[in-house]
Amino acid sequence: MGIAERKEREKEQRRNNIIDAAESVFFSKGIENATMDEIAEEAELSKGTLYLYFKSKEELLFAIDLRAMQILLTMFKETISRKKSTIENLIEIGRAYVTFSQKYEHYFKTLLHFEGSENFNLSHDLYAQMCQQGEDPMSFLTEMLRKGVDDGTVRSDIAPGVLAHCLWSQTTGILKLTKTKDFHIDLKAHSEDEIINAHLDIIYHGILKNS
Amino acid sequence: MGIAERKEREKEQRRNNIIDAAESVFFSKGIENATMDEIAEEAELSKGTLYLYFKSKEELLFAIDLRAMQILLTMFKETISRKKSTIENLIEIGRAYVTFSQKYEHYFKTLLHFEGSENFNLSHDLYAQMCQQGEDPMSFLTEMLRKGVDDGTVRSDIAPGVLAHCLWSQTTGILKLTKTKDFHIDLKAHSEDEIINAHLDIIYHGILKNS
DNA sequence: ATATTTGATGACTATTAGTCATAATATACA
DNA sequence: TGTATATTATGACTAATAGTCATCAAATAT
Repeated sequence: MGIAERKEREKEQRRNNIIDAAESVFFSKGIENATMDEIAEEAELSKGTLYLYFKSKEELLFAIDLRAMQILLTMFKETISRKKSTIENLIEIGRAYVTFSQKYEHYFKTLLHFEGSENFNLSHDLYAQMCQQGEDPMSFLTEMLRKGVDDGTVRSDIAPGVLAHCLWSQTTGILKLTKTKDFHIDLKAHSEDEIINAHLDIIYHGILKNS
Repeated sequence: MGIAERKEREKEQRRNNIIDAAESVFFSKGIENATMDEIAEEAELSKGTLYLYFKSKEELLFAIDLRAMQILLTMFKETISRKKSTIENLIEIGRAYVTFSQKYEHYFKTLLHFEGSENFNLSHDLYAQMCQQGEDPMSFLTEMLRKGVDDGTVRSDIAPGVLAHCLWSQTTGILKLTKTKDFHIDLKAHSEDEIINAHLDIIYHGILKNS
């Protein structure tokens, strides 16, 4: 039955159009100030239709979050190289995350919106699926750390999954607070780059084998 | 003129009563779900009156944030001891932050609400004052790091202010994501304590002089 | 050609932050 | 003490917006 498939395709396309419109509005007006009415107008659809495709504003935002994670994972994959040592690759992954937060500032903000938020949990089918298949940034990082433990460059007294969680949270924390670094007076004299390099160096020494 | 002073006192007291009521509502219903009407009812005042004392819901929340910072700073001060080395004291400060996030879970959440949020900036008089006097947790941490640099236990290639910002952001990141650690499958097998200890150990090695 | 299913609409409801004209109370002053 | 002034409190009202649902339109099946 070709009609069912075509309809499926059209549905998927409409869904993506809505996400595109949402991105455009969320990213230009800011997540808080964007309204469903504006998104509907941008998508050239009525508001009711948005709710046929997404349960809520939050769900719609989460669709953007998934796009963000896809992009980040791709960047992680592209940044590593067999010519480099595992530990070098790990630092490169860290740098890729930094680059992502700068190049895709809005996607990064969307990630932040969910990380650690009360709304965030594994109940999202698509996210759970992503993680189960190991096709998410955290799993990728965990694998690289495991490799480092195996080849003896990364400390082995902390489980790779825990290490990954630490590095991820620490780096996210830095990127988040550095974006609004005005929050403390003592930092006025230091550049974002200086702070980020300091951070990467701290965790580099923190995860090394014989440190 | 004693009347003016009494009025000043009464005003201050009413202000504090409102903050108390707000705390009670924010903490029981959650920050998002708390309404100004409920807070007014809890304070036994009309909603309009709240707005005589606070410009907005955010301002009211920020008053709670200041209380949180006071408590945290006090905990920092109480935890350090002249019997311990600087580096030991630094770890104790880290642990105090962890304890704070557990013992005063709601105050911690309030801190998180502001850190890195777009609404947060130095324009808040009270906060700016706090920082200028060095009477805030970050300044305290910075001082301890400076001491560590001076006595040669802490690495000197990163400015104490930057180091403090890193440790603060990293630890906040960990505490935040660990609160919702369900967010990744690989972590199911590990306890919060294990993750936090791993983090503290990583940054310990990261800030040591000759590592 | 008609019936049925699927998809789209936008007026409507409910919720809630913030306002403002009015009222109550306290203070100053004669 | 009694009246004028200043301060403080009130709650009905507005505006904004997320989400709903009865109704309509279009595509598909028969």
